Amino acid sequence: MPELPEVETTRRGVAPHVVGRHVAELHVYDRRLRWPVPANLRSRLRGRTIEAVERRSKYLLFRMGANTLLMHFGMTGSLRVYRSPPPRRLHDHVDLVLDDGTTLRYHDPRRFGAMLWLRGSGETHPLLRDLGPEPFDPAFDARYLWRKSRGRRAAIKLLLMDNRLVVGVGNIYANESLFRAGIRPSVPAGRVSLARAARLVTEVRNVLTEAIAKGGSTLRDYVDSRGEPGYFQLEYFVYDRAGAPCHVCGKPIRSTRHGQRASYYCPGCQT
DNA sequence: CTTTGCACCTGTTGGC
DNA sequence: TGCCAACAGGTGCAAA
Repeated sequence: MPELPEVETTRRGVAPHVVGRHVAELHVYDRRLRWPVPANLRSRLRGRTIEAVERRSKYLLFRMGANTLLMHFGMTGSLRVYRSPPPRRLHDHVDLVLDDGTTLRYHDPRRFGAMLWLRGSGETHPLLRDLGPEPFDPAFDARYLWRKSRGRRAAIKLLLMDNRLVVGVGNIYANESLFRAGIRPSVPAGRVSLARAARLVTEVRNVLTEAIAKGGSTLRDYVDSRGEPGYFQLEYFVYDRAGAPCHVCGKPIRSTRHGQRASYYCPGCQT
């Protein structure tokens, strides 16, 4: 479920093992990801130094000289660090081997992820160009959210998940943020008041901060760079809790759908 | 422009 | 037990 907290947890786990190291080898066992892994990626990467590992939205960005290796984990991807890698398992698609033998292994059963080589910082690449602010960027504040939502009839939850407005908030954390803010996911965005927009911004940040502290959420596939699951799923108020009693008021959590995605809310706590 | 629905692909679950 | 449909965390794209 790599949303922002899972990608950030992976980034923090990977960075200390790779920053300052050179790429010794790249093995691509299956290039059929969301877009094919570029055929020349091996020759591009070999010998380069990884200067930094950054995150933008749900993308992991390995800075190498003037250029950037972009990774995305789709819905089921993960990236593990091995001092010496065990035998490959099903759906292990790429190994990036460093000069000290450390191996980054990319695993993605559903292959919705991506691995691309970007010119420069990649800012102008179509995948990154139109992204909205990071949730922790001061630019993402109540007035911004309020202004952007004026005149929009779509459900507030859909706006929250629109990465042109704000990045990193996927289905799980959208549901949880809206619960904490006391806002039903179905509320038309244009009818969210400035005060409630402020509450929502605060709760998006709170949820993401807490999730990062718990190592993200593991529903099925996600593991961090050491192979450890996250634990934030134990803290959910509404996600995947249809019919179960609200932890705050006891009413049964309801489920519905917005844009083909499952939504959950408490009829007592959210208006 | 906004909004909607589908597509990518594999794996798991629940109903019959 | 076996089969099949529905669904799963993301997001780009076409179409309305």
